[in-house]
Amino acid sequence: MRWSQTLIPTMKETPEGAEIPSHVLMLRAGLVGQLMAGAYTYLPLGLRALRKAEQIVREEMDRAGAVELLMPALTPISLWERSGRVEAFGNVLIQFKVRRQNRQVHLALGPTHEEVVTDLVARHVSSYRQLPITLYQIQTKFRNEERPRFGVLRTSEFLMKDAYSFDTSLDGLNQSYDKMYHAYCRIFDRCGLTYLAVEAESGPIGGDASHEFMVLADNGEDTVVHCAGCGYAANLERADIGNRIAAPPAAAAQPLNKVDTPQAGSIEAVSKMLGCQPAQMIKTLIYVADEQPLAVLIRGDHEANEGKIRRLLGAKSLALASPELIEQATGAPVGFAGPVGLKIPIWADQDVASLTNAVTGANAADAHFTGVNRPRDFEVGRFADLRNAADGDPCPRCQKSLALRHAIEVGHVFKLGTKYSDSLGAKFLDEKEQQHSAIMGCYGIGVNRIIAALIETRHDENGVIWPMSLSPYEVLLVPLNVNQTDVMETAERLYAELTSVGVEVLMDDRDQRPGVKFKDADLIGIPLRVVIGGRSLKDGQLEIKWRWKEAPEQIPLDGAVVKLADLVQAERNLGHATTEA
RNA sequence: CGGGGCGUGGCGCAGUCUGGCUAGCGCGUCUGGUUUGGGACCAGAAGGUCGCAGGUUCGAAUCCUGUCGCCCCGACCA
Repeated sequence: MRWSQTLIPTMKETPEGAEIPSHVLMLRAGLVGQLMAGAYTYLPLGLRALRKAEQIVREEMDRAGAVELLMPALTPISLWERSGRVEAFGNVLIQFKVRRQNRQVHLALGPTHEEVVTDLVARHVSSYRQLPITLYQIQTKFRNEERPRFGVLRTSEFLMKDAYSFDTSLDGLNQSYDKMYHAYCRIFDRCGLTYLAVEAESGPIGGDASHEFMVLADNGEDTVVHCAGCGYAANLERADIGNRIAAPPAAAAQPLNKVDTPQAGSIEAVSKMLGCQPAQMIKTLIYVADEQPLAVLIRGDHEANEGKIRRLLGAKSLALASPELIEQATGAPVGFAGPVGLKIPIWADQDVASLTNAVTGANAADAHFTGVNRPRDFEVGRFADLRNAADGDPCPRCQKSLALRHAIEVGHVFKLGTKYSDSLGAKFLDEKEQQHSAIMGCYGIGVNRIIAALIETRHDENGVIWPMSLSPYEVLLVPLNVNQTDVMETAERLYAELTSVGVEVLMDDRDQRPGVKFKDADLIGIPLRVVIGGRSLKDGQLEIKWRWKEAPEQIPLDGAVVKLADLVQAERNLGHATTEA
């Protein structure tokens, strides 16, 4: 492609509103253009990168034995009513009504396709002989995001590869899941991403039933917990914490003392007013679990993990109590609850066990206790791991130190079980003529996020640094002066010959000064830059430069096409060899 | 949905507090010329309902009311 004949609207300055590197660079490099919040046009350069990511995903899905199909984005609302997900999705599901021949038809744009694919399988699969099968598609999904943000990282319309496996047994599901897991590893390797496969919320199947593929990035929306020692990785909601040995009592118990803390209903306000550390304080959270009140004690600098609490209780529902209920249970407004004298059951995080002379609410408005000690002042029904992991906590496997890192979720694999096959009737007859629901798994990749995550982690102050596998073009030819006959003739010949041997070439044939061309070359980040300039041409040389290297090198013009094609080929194959994370 | 910020030629901004001539600047674009290895120079030109609507005023980009849009933080997120 010739630069002059396509649309690459590079920008010298950062558009107002773009903040994170991937967003800034995608706009400045002319990869995408914004139509509205959460909706972007993929410009020619951006689309080529997106298509490459898509193709890598397709190849690895096919290699893993999955079968591609394409389902409509337009779906009948009845399908979502059958699975009960109209309520579950709520405002995220984009619904609308249209008229067709005097009838009103209620439709929804698919935010994901478990329902559609399960309905499909219900219609066409009835025997164990047709199973197992994994179906996938690469298709646009629609979700009315409450708050689209971060450029293409969170948008209302995005390209998703979604795959669904149907098996006759749990064993089969595990095999299908493993195939997808390993295909994902290959995909992200080939895309040049550095990622972690982290344990995620497991849902109905339990156990090791869900992994998220996370790319570590400072601007990621998710938080993962990672142990450098043994490689343990989990998302924050899921991460276990190693046993903490209760510290010996540090000081002799002080007397219980009630102090005035007017208006100070938060950890921050109280610690400031009393001059104590949040780690000396006990947060008392009043929950309602399946209609029953429960007090949960958490050290002041920690965060409660409702998933852990709910699982441990075996409760169906768990929510923070309303202000009225809190006042009823504690006798004080929100912000002044404490365990001393509390009548409802009390559970505590294990870190609370080692606190002495703690500070807690006094169950009275505008008052706290200092010198709170267990068991003198209160008793705990049960100690357990009830909080989110924090930086420096011990690893649950090796007891070394855990680190919290921000990450971008690029893929998710999940063992579903029979939730959808039950509600949508995807059943099969086994060899003993018994009917069962198919056992499902689902596997998603955000294709746009591959691009954004890649740029987020591979850029410098001058622009994008594409890996060969995803770069919109493989070689950028830069004739420095398009008005110089020998330069242009050489460029045209290289362009034609490289293209004919299958190298994807972009030629910057604009009548611009060299500085402009070099700046744009760095910005759009094509891996191999080939400069044709009057100087080196006189010596029969070309200048080549890798985007990720500092210095250019000279190669002879003679045989340059073969040499360049070899260099490109070698880079293309990086990542293919890696099969394990 | 709560909190904060911002809307002025294609892009980035000044001007708004304290109302006052034809609304400025840089970049980009177009024409002509000189240039050609890291965002050139000279001369000329085009391009703006100051987000939109209503109000106050002799007079509004500027003040008031409403409204739309975009960005950030939080809540939410199969």
